Amino acid sequence: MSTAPEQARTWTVRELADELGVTLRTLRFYEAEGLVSPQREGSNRVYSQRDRARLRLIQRGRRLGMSLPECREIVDMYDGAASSERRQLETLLARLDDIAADLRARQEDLRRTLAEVDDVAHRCRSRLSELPRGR
Amino acid sequence: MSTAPEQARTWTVRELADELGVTLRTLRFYEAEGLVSPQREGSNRVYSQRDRARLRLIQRGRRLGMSLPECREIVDMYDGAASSERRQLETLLARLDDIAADLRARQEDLRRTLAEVDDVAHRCRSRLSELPRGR
DNA sequence: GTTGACGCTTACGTAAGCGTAAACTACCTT
DNA sequence: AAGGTAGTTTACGCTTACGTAAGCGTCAAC
Repeated sequence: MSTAPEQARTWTVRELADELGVTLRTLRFYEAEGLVSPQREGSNRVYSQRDRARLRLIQRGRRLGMSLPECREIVDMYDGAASSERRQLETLLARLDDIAADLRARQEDLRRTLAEVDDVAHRCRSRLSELPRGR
Repeated sequence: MSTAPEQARTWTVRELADELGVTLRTLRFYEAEGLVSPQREGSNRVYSQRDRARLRLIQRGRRLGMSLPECREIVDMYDGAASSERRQLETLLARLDDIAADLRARQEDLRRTLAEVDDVAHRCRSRLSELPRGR
């Protein structure tokens, strides 16, 4: 069921840029860097749902401090996982393990940083409670 | 007890650079940017335990994708929390809340990313188990 | 007395990730 | 036909976080 045409939704550069909160320059730059490959309608870019999904993943990667090449590697993996070549799947799995390990290390860093920030805040409050009058 | 001289340990640029796995250039650059302020012995830099601790915090910040100004703000807070000015403590507390919120958002991003990476890995293994023979 | 090892400063070079014109096309609208 | 809106490409500019010399001082070793 549902191999129907379905006329999937598409976006123009501007629509997608507005929705994602980035500039046109950014989307075009990402394309030049091979992070997305929107279709063309004449010379105009037409973004698909898949393009949009990739861009959201890229944005999350960027928020996590990843470089564009790193982001590309990660989003490309979603496609690579559908491969039917044993060798390719195996190398992909190895990379995935590396990446997962890296992410877990980051989680630790984050956990500690957050704990310390909370701790500093706590010490702040202590100091404040020891300063009863307006000075 | 222990207000003794104690001759606290110090480091040269090279020692600290080697230990932290960065170049001399990096340490000097951080100083120029006001992230650390090592003592001088003549013209030579002498890093204290406090400098070293700050640098480790900065490194962690960098691993989390923070800019140098952001890193500086965070390490400076450890000092600021000892202030005795009510106004200063209050603004600091506000900033700390913002930062903590940001860190928690990052934790969410990370959690999701990790979940997805694990999921892709899982799909990889499924595909592999469906390819019995060497192709 | 010169050769290292270590330190310093000044300064230009570079890669990443866009910002910001400039100059042009295509399609409506007035 | 003139203007407005939306798209395009090419290209130079800018910031961040260092890399990479170049040129100089200092002290111990040979």
